[in-house]
Amino acid sequence: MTRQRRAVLEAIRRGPRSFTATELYDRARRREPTLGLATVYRTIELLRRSDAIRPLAGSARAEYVRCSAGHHHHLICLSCGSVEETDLCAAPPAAELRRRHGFTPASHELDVFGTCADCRAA
Amino acid sequence: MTRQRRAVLEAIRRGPRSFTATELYDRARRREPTLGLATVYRTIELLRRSDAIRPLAGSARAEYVRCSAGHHHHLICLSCGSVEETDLCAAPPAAELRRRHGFTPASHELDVFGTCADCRAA
DNA sequence: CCCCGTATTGATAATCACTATCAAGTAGCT
DNA sequence: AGCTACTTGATAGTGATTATCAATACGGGG
Repeated sequence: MTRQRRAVLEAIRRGPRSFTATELYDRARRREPTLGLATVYRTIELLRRSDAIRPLAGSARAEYVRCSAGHHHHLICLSCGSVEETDLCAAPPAAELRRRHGFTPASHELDVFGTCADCRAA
Repeated sequence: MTRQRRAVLEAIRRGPRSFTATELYDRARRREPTLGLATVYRTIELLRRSDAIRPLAGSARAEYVRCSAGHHHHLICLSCGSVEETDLCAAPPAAELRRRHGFTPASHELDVFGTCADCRAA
């Protein structure tokens, strides 16, 4: 655990739930001005492997989402881009996938797009 | 509808369900040798907007999937990378999302990862 | 069938995001 | 403090995508 990694982790923890590598670099550099971009990418890779962050599907640019532990899905606001977690989960039952497609599911990813509470209020 | 676009559409129709921009370029150029790479990207963008293709989540981001009309989801084989469509659909009910998160769903995307019939047989 | 305004094209350069490289620095154990 | 292995930062390199712009093709009206 180095100074640099701490700075990146801190930037993720304090910032918005979703972010790009470059945003992270800019933010973490405020506390750790000598931080290199390569280190940010290396740290992102480490976190991705440990499921602490997840690449955000559907977005055009390479974006990541800070994730809490455990199975969950994402609610993505089409209006403001915010990402919220939900533990509500739905997936086709394994038996049905097997029967209809001969497919054996191992995991799934579900993203729901819509309007968040804040944007609806506004 | 130009010669070039026809060539790209044909390349998508005849090829495997999932493809990258460069693969498409190579394939379409066999019928239309003067085709430019920029045109391929432009055509991809048009098709994406009309929901004829969809960027493939989970992959390293440069891949697209040919999609048939209508609501469906994707079964992605972790072993061979093939993509199959299914009309089996599951998503958290709108009422529950509203109640628990104040979130109004508009659409969703579900990808199931696992092992396809062929790979299981082998 | 030809003309013409408009949309499309291809080549090239420019811009990104990301990865590889490598010498120098640091963490963490002893 | 000393040692070793891992980490870092700067830079260059790679590959994908986008911007630019003059030349070209499309297709409706005459």
